[in-house]
Amino acid sequence: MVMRRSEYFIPMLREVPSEAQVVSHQLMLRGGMIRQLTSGIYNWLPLGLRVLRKVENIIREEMDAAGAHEILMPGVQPAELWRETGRDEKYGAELLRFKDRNQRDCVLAPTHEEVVTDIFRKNVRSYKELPLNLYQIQWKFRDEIRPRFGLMRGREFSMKDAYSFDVSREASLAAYDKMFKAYCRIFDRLGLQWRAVVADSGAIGGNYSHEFQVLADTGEDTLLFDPEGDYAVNIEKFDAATAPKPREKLVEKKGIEVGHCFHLGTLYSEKLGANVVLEDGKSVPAVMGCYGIGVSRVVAAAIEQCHDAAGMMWPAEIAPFDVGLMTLRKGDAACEALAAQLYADLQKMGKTVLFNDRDASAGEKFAEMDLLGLPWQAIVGPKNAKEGIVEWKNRQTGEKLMLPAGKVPF
RNA sequence: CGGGGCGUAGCGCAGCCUGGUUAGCGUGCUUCGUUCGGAACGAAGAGGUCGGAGGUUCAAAUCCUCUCGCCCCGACCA
Repeated sequence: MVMRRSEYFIPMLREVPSEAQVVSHQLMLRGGMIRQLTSGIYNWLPLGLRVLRKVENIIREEMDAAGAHEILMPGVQPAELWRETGRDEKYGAELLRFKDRNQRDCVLAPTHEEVVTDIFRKNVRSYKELPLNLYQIQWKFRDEIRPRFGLMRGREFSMKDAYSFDVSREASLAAYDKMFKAYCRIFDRLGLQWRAVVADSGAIGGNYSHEFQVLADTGEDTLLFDPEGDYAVNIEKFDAATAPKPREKLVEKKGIEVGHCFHLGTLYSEKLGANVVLEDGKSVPAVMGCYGIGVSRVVAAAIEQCHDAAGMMWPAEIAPFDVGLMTLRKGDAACEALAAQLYADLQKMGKTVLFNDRDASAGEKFAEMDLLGLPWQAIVGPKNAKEGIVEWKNRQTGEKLMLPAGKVPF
């Protein structure tokens, strides 16, 4: 996949729009990745969408590998279903309600426990069909009191939500562990620094609620963790819980919550009558767990963690393109020829390339590429081009390599 | 919802207090020329219902009323 900058839709901005406060928001706006439509609601432009899709795909692969099955549930749901669980009232104004043409009460889904449990109760009868884990990647709508910080707290956001169904508490906790491990793989693959923190160890017993936090100085949550062990906790929960470690021995860092694993028990299955028949003929409510990842938030969190004064610095796995190719002198025969060759070579190698072929000054192209933050820049200058040399710059380290055409540093 | 701020060209802003020709500046955009390794230079252009409605006035971006939208702080939250 190779894309010419001149033919692509990347409406970049030189200046920071006044509406953007946080760095991820500013850079995504400046890099032409997103545009705000209205408060807390965004358009995803091609470059931003590429990152979103990459994050989705990593999640999808690991969820599939963990035995979960992808489904897709509707955003528009009957309010009736929400009355069954009592969340119609509980959710309050954050739940967007409206009526269809027949005056039926509808809601725009802020989450999908009700619907997935409805699928279960209508389609699963026997313990033989369990364990079952259904997940989707879908846009949620929560009418936040105050949306802010760009993608970090929007009203409409993409979420991967998985729901496990099991015959017993033991089986459900095993499912939880499986998801927990899948989450660890997901966040490792995303190329981000992260911690799983204990979110609540109360009523359920054991640690069966974890938040997954991407570490970033700009994060809103404060985490405490043991530098020598696995223990990590959100400072909000620290005082409430009996801590296994004294405060002084724990390190404090800021984080952005991007995932949450939660053991639900039979809360929803009982209310909605989602039962399975066991071997002995008795019927019991399914034991559930739910597992969310804020997909669109991950994109913003990655920028909050990985950026410098010049712009974004994408981890390789989720970068919108692998390479930013640029010629420093448009019209120079040697440059054009070498760039064309590179362009073809990289394509053959299966690398994705954004070719900045605009007729702009060298400085402007450097600045643009630094802002977009692709992992590698392939720089074709007039002098080096004559000798068939390409300069490779690593965006994260700043390291520069001079390599003959045909060789790539990664 | 309470408190604060802001809506003037794609983006960033001045002008408003103290009403008065064709509403400016920077940047971006278009065209031409010169440049060509860190957001080049010169020249010529295009681009505006001054958020909207009503009012005051000979005259409103500017004053008054209402209204819509966006941002920030707080409560709340993935």
